[in-house]
Amino acid sequence: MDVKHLCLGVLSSGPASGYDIKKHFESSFKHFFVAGYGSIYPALSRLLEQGYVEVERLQQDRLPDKKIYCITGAGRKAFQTALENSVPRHKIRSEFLAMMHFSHLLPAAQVCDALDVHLSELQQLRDNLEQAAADKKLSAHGGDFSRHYSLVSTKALIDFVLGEKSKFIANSSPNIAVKA
Amino acid sequence: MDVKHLCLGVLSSGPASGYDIKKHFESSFKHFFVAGYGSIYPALSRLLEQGYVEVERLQQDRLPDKKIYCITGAGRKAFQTALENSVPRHKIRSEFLAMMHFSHLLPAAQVCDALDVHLSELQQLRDNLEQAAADKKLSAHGGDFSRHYSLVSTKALIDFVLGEKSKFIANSSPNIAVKA
DNA sequence: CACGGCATGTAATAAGTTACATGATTTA
DNA sequence: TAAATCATGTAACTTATTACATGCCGTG
Repeated sequence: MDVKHLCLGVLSSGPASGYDIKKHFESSFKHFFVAGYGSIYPALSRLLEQGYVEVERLQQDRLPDKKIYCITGAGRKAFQTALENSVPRHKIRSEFLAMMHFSHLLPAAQVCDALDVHLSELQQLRDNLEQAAADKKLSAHGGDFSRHYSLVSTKALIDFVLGEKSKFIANSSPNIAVKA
Repeated sequence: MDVKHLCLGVLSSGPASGYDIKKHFESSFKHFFVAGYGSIYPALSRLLEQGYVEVERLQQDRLPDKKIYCITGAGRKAFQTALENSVPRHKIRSEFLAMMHFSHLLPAAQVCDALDVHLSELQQLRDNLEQAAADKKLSAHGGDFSRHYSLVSTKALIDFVLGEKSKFIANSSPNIAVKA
């Protein structure tokens, strides 16, 4: 499962442009797979070469042409196969936790900042996931699972980080306590 | 924060061989950063070129020479700088969640399998983290944070997946219910 | 005697990130 | 008038993955 296959996945529920697909990544995949234009556009080109998608050029008034991609039969089949053969890996790469691991080498203020930054990221993710759950248009009930999965984890982590931050501030010098 | 810097991080608390460093990744970094020999050995070579580490060859009886790497002053400084300048990213790439997102295209049995596989991975991770917490030799109290962080999330996810699996089985055909 | 652990590495490939490059439209 | 959105893409770079290549030791 790479960007290419996820693009096929998006296209399996209807035609879309590269730009649309990017938006779909943002709204539905963000919590488990990140991709930018720099990986989506090349992916679509390769899918086109391989005959997994077809493209239709739409002229627009004053805006650049839109390229609408449409999945082919071969594309559907390839996606199905990829789905069936994919091993359900789940990887985390966290520079945040690396930083925390070596927090004894850092000034307390910086650790506190990192905690704050991470906390607000978690909170934003939680809000996005909750809103997505509310806008139920996305609920192909598989989408539900991945959203709830991330929500469960995110909520638990917010509580944890909040608690650790308090502890951390209590153990630090007063001038930092003031900052927070 | 990449493999190179994490190697420096390991070496900042004492000399080690590439093999040792790999073991350290397994035992302490696994839950937030994965690296194999294929990235660790080249990383050490580059660190050597850059003068951030020094190496001493140890001859061993009947075993291949051991190369003991030792961090230099410049290495410590570079690590410190990297630590101070690193942005606390936290990225998840999950083929498991991708699979679940498109679970409506898969046979129920395969979804159930993926759920089982993921669940046992989570349980294993939980056990490892709990054991690491028990063996307190690793507790440079920064290590504590990252372990607890992952533990909190993992425990919440185990509960969630357990619940979802039951629901999923209840909604599926009886022959699958038997399997599980 | 097979398997896991000890011990090092390279080479080919795949993959993704970042910055660059352009430019009109809409909204605050 | 500044910023966000729409819309496409390329090129250079960095990074990590995978498989390959070797070989001894200890344990069951």
